[in-house]
Amino acid sequence: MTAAAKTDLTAPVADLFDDARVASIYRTAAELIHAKGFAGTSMNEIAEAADLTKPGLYYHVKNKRELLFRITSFAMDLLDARVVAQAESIDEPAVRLRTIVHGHARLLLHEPGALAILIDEVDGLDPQQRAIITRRKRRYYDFLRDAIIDLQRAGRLRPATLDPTVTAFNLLGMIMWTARWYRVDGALGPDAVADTVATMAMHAVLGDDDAQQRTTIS
Amino acid sequence: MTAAAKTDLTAPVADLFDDARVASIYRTAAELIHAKGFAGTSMNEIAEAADLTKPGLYYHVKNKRELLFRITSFAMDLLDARVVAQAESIDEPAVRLRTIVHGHARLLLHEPGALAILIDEVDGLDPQQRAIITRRKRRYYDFLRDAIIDLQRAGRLRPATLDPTVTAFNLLGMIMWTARWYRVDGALGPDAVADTVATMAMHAVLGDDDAQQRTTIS
DNA sequence: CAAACTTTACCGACCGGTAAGTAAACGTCC
DNA sequence: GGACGTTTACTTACCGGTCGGTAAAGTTTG
Repeated sequence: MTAAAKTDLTAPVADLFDDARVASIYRTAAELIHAKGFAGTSMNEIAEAADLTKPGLYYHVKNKRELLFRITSFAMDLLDARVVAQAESIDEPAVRLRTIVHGHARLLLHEPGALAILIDEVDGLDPQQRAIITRRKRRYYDFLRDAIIDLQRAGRLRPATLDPTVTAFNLLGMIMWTARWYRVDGALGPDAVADTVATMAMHAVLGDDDAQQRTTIS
Repeated sequence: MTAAAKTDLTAPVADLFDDARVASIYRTAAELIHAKGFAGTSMNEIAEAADLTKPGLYYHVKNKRELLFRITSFAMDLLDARVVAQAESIDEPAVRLRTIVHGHARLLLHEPGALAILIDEVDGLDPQQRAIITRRKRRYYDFLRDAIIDLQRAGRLRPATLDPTVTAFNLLGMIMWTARWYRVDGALGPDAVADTVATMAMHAVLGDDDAQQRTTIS
């Protein structure tokens, strides 16, 4: 892949916003909300963490709902730009699946607050906002599930009777869960953990000859 | 308690409390908290869902923290009584691991609110309560990880280089995540989903000959 | 001058929690 | 069996505090 920037998780995300200050506020808010939950985080706390007073914060954001919506949308943008974009052109379904799982886990482990939030916190959005996010999440989920269905059609899904829907959720579970337990000061780095997740995912879904050979090309 | 009652997930949990009314309050509260988060659920809402006024609720529970602590402790009791008790006497590590994963998933899928809460919501407890819960969670986690370590010692852990700690977390992720996506009105029943989780877990961790043969005895 | 704040003061709603009173059931003593 | 306390399971009314959010006026920076 020539586009080295695509997989560069350390690239400043602030660039995606027109305004860097607003971006840093979002980031701060995202980390707080990730740590304490949306309902458990007050606008006052967010303001203080961003070195602002509450009215100062309200100069930048319209209200709490809007703040959550923007953060969540931003997280979905990241997922599309860094995971889907990288994987969608891959024809080989096993390689595609591994790229998705690995990329998603890697993104999650490198981006503490921001992405992890879209895990939960769909409540707290108003109905229209929630509908938008739900639609985007479903699109991503279908993208993941399609890779599994392609494997099944090719007769390579190892317990061939696995339900693709449940399988997709289970893989997502491994990925998402990392956001809860992983600590940066732990024994393993984020990339090592992402590798483990991807390896286990492929073994869970393919016969293990297949799992080792076909997917380590990348 | 007879041996049969141990695995009967449909047994009334209320019996475990001396008082049935309090048990139903806990259950109602657990479902609400599971759906909306601890911070996002007010004592007023809990009271109304239990057909009480707020002071009526406070007649039964000391305060919000205590309520969460009791629910969480109860969930840990269930896990110990129904999953650990069933698996700890099994010597064969693969069978033991499958029993743990399958039993935990099954319990989670049959008990909507109550058990799912201990996933999160360790904040909202005071330090001493949190220490107690954290200790119990760690004991359970070690129990799961030990099964993986035993497999590794026997040379049967399939990608032999898997880190047992990360592996344990990843299996837990699949299990816990079911509480987020599973709906009772879906296509598959709870036992079918639990089977899928257990099957994928075993394939993720064992060579697939091993995964199919050794663990279907049960 | 305008943008990006600040400080101060405030709003109504709801939060967790409590004080005080009450209606019904229960035990018990005569 | 009727009167009398006691206990159980609540209720209405209310507390101080914090929530999300705003108004208004002043201050700093490019």
